[in-house]
Amino acid sequence: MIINWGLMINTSDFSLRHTIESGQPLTFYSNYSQSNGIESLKYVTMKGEISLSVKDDKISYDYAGDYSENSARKEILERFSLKEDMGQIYKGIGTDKFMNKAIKDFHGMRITRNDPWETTMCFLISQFNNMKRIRLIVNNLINQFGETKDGYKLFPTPEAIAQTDLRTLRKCGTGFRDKYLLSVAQDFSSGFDKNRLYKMKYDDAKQKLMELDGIGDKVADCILLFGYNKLEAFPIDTWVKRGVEYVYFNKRKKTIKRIHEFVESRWPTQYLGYAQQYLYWQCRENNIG
DNA sequence: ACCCAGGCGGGCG
DNA sequence: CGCCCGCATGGG
Repeated sequence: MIINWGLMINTSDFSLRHTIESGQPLTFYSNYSQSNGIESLKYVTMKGEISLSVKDDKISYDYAGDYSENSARKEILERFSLKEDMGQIYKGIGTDKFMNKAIKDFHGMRITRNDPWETTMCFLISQFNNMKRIRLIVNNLINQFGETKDGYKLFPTPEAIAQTDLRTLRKCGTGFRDKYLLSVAQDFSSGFDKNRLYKMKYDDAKQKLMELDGIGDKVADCILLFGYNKLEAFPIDTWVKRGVEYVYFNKRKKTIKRIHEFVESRWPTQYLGYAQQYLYWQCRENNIG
């Protein structure tokens, strides 16, 4: 990877590793590596390709495709939510010993901002699945349906997925999710206006998403959090559910609805997504719940 | 071989 | 509403 050390962004409270590993869209389709204290990442967007390396509180970056120095810089600042004040967020979600340990263990983990369509595909695939296989399937789809540009593959468009058939999707390893991918791709390529949801309130946008086939409570919250940056979304998967029951309800079983009510009363609405991400990753990494 | 994985839709009481 | 079931498939 060629890194232009002339282009530099100063940052703080940012861990590329924790951000990339913690089950966000970039977990599934980016290239992360590290060697002697320098972390590197390469990822493809709809405009081109971004490379960055992080050492201490400095990010160096390079770009290809339709980027300039400035637009690439903006992309990175935006993608990794680098303008968020983590101190403020930690103050809001660090309400107890469990959360404070998660904040300490994964300090600098950010919520990334991703394209809604790409986020939707990733989390449709995520259901009843594991990280490694989600990554496998997403990359199969990119290789099968992604347009080639300047030597790298773009994420498939809604049209590219909508025009294929269940059998071809199934060959990418999608399993029973093939019908969801096809149906939602057809929606996104005609009728469903993905940009409208940016302006909608959280509840309304969630309801809109859940009208689509294969999108339920959890997947909708993931799309809203990682795709629309609606930080009031709190996705509840098996880890989060068991984790909350274990930590806050003395291991007693609760319904998803009850857990939503609980977390909404415990953490600031505008930081629920961050609370979830730290709780989720702490439970996953330490096998809690 | 067996078990599990960032859930969802459908059917039932 | 809550509960239960089946579901494709690669990796441990």
